[in-house]
Amino acid sequence: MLGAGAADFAGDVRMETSDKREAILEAMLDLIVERGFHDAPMSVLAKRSGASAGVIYHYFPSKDELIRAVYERVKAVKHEVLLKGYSQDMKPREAFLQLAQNSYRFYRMHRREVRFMDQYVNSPFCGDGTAWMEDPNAAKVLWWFRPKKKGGVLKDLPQEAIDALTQGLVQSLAKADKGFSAETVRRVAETVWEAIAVG
Amino acid sequence: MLGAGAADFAGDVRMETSDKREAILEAMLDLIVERGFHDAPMSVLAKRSGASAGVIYHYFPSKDELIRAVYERVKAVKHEVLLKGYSQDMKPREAFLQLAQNSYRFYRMHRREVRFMDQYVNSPFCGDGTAWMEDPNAAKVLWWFRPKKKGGVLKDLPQEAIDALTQGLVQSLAKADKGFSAETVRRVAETVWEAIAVG
DNA sequence: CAGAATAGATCGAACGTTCATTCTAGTCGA
DNA sequence: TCGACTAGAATGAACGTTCGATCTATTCTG
Repeated sequence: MLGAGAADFAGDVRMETSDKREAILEAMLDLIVERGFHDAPMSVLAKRSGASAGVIYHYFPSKDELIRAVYERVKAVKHEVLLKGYSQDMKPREAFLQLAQNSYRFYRMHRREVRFMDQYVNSPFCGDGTAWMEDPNAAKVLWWFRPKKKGGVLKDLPQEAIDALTQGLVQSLAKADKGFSAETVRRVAETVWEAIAVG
Repeated sequence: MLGAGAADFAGDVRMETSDKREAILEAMLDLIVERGFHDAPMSVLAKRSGASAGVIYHYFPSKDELIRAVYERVKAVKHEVLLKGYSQDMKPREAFLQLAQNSYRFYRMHRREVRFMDQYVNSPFCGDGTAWMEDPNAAKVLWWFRPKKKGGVLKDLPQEAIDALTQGLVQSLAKADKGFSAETVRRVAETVWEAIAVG
């Protein structure tokens, strides 16, 4: 009958992400990266995405919501790259190095996404919640990177200082103009680890 | 006649920064920090600064130029704070610690300026030149913070890695939600120095 | 299977608003 | 009276959004 009869196509029909929707998100990401948050008009978006001005509002209730959707997409990519090759039973040192290298890879290979994020985070769109920690997976990863007296393996600096050292470091390293070899990245990460880990 | 006749006021006339001009710049900074680059209309700016819509264009040729002027102002403040108490004949370690603490102070005490900078740097206003190094003073300060084999005092990591470690670190430390005591900041800076300096 | 019906996707012109900028007329102190 | 200033109206461009029409594909009916 109906449900069973359409079995072949059922999967395709429920296709959450129509090609158009996808194209719109993609084009908006490009547009914002290229021309900035202001100066990313719907008219241009329409032209670039190959969608008409009207149909965009079929997929997204407003420009703001569209931008938020782009953000969610980018965030998903970021988290995926960051946690690649990580498992909960790694030793803290290895986890740290893995994370550092993943971070570096993300910043290097997803420049569009990074640039978008930088713009988004410093905008009134988000009320300053920088998307760290809000993800339960990320929280687990960071569990060990805390001062020893709180059960972690690091020197007894304030937790926030530890966070700044670990996160901010790789981040700014990756943002440098020049690219580094995987080996250099690893050496830098080791240097940092030596600086913050106990014994 | 004109120029000479106004002798009494000559100083004031040449006053680069009339009160009005100052008020406009100040209000624009506030406005952008509060409501973002987009959504900072001239009408609101006029109201806030106490200047009429028209006279703004007496001081600045366009909105873009006005924003650029705000940027120059902010940059000046930043450099002033950063170099406070620094002199060329300090030992590298002391210079580093001084710089770190100054950085921290700037990020903590000039939140508006920091927030504006973050927004400006990630916008098409500036073509990505992040305002470091372009200042000759800053260049001198950073002279010693280079790998040993290049005449500096730091470990033999790539120059760019060193830069990322030094600049990015204090920066992200200062951006943390919590405030730290001067002593903690110093301890963190020392930790970092231990990590990157030779011997 | 033919054909009517339905629902969703798509279009592009048009609307109403807001914005940066200009302009006019007037105020006030020197 | 002059020059710096004000309030605010006028302008034209650009913007986000809406709307009715059309087009497409699936489902229902017989």
